[in-house]
Amino acid sequence: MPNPESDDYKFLRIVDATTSINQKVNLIGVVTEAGIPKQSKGTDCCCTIRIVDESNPSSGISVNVFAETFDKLPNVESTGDIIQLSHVVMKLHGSEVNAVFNKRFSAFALYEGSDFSNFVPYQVSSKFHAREQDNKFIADLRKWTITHLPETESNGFFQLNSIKQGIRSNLICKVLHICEVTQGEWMLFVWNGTDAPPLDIHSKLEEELKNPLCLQLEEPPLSRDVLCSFPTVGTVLRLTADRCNARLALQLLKVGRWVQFRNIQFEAREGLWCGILMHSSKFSYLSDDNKVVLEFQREYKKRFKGKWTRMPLSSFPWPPNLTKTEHEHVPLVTLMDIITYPKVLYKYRCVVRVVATLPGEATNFRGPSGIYRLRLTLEDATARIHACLYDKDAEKFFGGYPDDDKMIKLHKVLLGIDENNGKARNPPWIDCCLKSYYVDKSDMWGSRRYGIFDTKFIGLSD
DNA sequence: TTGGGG
Repeated sequence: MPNPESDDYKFLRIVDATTSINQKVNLIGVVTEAGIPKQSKGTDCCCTIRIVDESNPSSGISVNVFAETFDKLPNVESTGDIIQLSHVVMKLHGSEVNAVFNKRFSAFALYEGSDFSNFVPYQVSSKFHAREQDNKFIADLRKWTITHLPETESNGFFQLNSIKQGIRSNLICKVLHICEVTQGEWMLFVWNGTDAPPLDIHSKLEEELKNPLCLQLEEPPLSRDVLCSFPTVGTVLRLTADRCNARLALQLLKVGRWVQFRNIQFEAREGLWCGILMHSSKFSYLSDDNKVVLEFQREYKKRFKGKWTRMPLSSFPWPPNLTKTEHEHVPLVTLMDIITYPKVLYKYRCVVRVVATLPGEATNFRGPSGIYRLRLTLEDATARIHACLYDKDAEKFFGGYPDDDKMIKLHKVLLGIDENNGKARNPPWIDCCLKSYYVDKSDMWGSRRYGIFDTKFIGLSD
């Protein structure tokens, strides 16, 4: 029986714990963030979580937890939840003090942060023993949390529009999907309703046949079923952990939850945005009624208010007048709308960029018989697709059969090729009509293709 | 033991 008078009963305030180096202490605190669970260099799994209390409400201390398996690590449901830690050892690391959870003698229990009537922990470690007296501390901490838990940092740039290459930043997003891309390496698909900005394209057009610009970063591509579960507006950002090590337990993240990531590196891969989880990246789950989460959802809903609101945010207010379609009354859709449209055969209008052509040389757009046959790689903020531009549709697009000089010029404008800017191109947004169709009646979805039609290029002044 | 960081 624990004796209420003994030291074993006491919880130390975090400030007091930081002066108890190398001592075993009991702590109770509010979880503000967690590191991604990892395999340790030894035989264990580990994760670091940060906790605060009334005595240290801003920085708090980090707790390093070790366990034999991932599911024995504390799996914090939401930022603001309460963790009770027994027999953790305070360790000095540089000038910082951490608490170390040792699986041989430490114990933890996790409680919901906001349900004031619930004193049953939702996760406990094997050595945890519940005590009647703990409830008072949990209740007090909950009361304190209402007024003192730091707000979600809304001043950081969480909008995808402001991400920059090579810069680390924070991101608030919803986890849509997680999949294993190569053995032990997981990819996260996240979204917050905003568009990532368009990137320069560096692929070599003359190598488009042998080494085509990819349509997505994951291999194999996601199934149609998974794609159909994604929102069709706003960028679905791919996040990987390949920079730190492939053993990160990314698959433990909860699909469907809003998360705040800290210290994510953003990079361009194949002209597509990729978020990279670093060793020092942290995350915390946000509740669905979190202020910032609700703000993202409000902003997202606004994107559907008008007829043209599915246009990429970065082409605002209107794409440059390079093309003209014969269906200007038709509302715009995104490429994800097209990919996930429930019918194989349909017609659409969208605003896209031409990021590659096959053939890569404008002088080869027509086959030996003189008929146009091109494949364009199109992208918007939501996806990339291949679209054909054949025969009569191409004749309409190019305004007949321009000579080589004119076609080369046209190609450069269409792909945003700037001779002065080395190999990179920055394709402009164009307005175009697309149709979806099939080439094999026995496998209509499997052989679904896209083609440009009823669109005319008018971007050359002469 | 491990980790905490780049």
